[in-house]
Amino acid sequence: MNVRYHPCVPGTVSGRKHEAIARAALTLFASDGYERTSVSAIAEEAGVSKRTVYSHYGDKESLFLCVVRDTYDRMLARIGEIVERVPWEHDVRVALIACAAEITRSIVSSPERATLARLLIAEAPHFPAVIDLLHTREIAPLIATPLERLAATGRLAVTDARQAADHLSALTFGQVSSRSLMGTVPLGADETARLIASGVQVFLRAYAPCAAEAFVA
Amino acid sequence: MNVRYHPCVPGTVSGRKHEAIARAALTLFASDGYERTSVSAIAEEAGVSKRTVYSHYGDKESLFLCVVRDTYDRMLARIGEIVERVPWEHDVRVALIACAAEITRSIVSSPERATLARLLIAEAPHFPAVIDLLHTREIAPLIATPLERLAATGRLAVTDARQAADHLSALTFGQVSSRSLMGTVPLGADETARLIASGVQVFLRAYAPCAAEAFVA
DNA sequence: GTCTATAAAAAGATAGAC
DNA sequence: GTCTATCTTTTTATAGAC
Repeated sequence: MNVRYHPCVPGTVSGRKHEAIARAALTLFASDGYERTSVSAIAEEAGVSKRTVYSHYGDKESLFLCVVRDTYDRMLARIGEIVERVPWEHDVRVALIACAAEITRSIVSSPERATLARLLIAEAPHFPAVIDLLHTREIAPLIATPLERLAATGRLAVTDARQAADHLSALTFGQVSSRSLMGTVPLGADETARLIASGVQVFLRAYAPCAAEAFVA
Repeated sequence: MNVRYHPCVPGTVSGRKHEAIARAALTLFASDGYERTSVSAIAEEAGVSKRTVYSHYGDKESLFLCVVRDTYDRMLARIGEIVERVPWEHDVRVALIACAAEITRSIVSSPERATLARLLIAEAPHFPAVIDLLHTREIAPLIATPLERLAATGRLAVTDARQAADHLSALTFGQVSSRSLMGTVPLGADETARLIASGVQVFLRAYAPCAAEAFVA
């Protein structure tokens, strides 16, 4: 089921087609869903024959899992980079807003990733491998790490960093996801910023060591 | 597209079949998704012929929208009842936890509603009518009403009730939805309770008029 | 490796008898 | 109103030439 029939060797003709198929598949899966996307359409979009798709990926299910896993891993890596680059030593509020806003923007800006989450949720019940993917590679721990450091230096009153990360996620991406119906209805940049700022505000009121600081408008 | 071919008259044979078809359709749509569910399967599950399904609902799309709308409206009505019955005059924390827990339980307990949200999200991009449905009949305002009353009596420091409702939703249902992958992976009752309690805790730390009160364990 | 052509199954929707 | 039987289209997947 999950055998990669042709390894992707970049530079070769075969390698280019391998990638073209993956790109086409991601685009179509994301916009139409798994069942609505036919292998013929993927082949056409990629500029190859249907037979070539099967040669490279075995069957439709393997192609889907392969594409989804790769995209998800790239997204996690991107989030990791963003978290690293946030200026945590500056103002906590500014850092949290920057972190949440950048992650949200990086997801929304890329049409592939924008609908990836929705696609994963939609198809998870039918692909146990997707459930594994989502459970073994979570986003929250990536955010828990800097929160833990902020707690260690006394800048946040956090005891359970993982739980605090869940709360921050819910208040920022959670709000944006919910309002945009998981990316179905695009939100304006200003509304996105407002939602994130209000979520961080609540988070700080709950977790700031000095209550007075949190009430600065 | 959205013509109801045979009005549902309860009691008659036709009425019973009408409902049986709707029940079967909801069950199958919820567990398999729209595309994976065939009209033949719905007819079999309902104990009628395929032709009868088309006589009653016109086509598959109309059947889907009809069933989804009815279920969603029932869910909203149920949430309205729950909000009404919460003892808001008692302890605020207890009331908020009871409200969030009851709503969550009422959704999880019913297999139909458990996957309804997931189904709506999954199919929304392909059915504009579903987007309308979700945008015109929101859940947050139902929760904003009691929060507004609590603010009026000085028991919560809420200025924007709608926004506070969004925050409370994100911190309670939002956390549960996220953790369970929108209901794909069932959560234990204890973990659900823990998530909700922690969410309400954060909400109260941010919105309780007396900060000291919020820090009671 | 990549193509054209095709097999085999299943889908949504309808015709027409009763 | 409800059924059986059928039409038409589309799907995944494969056979076989080059």
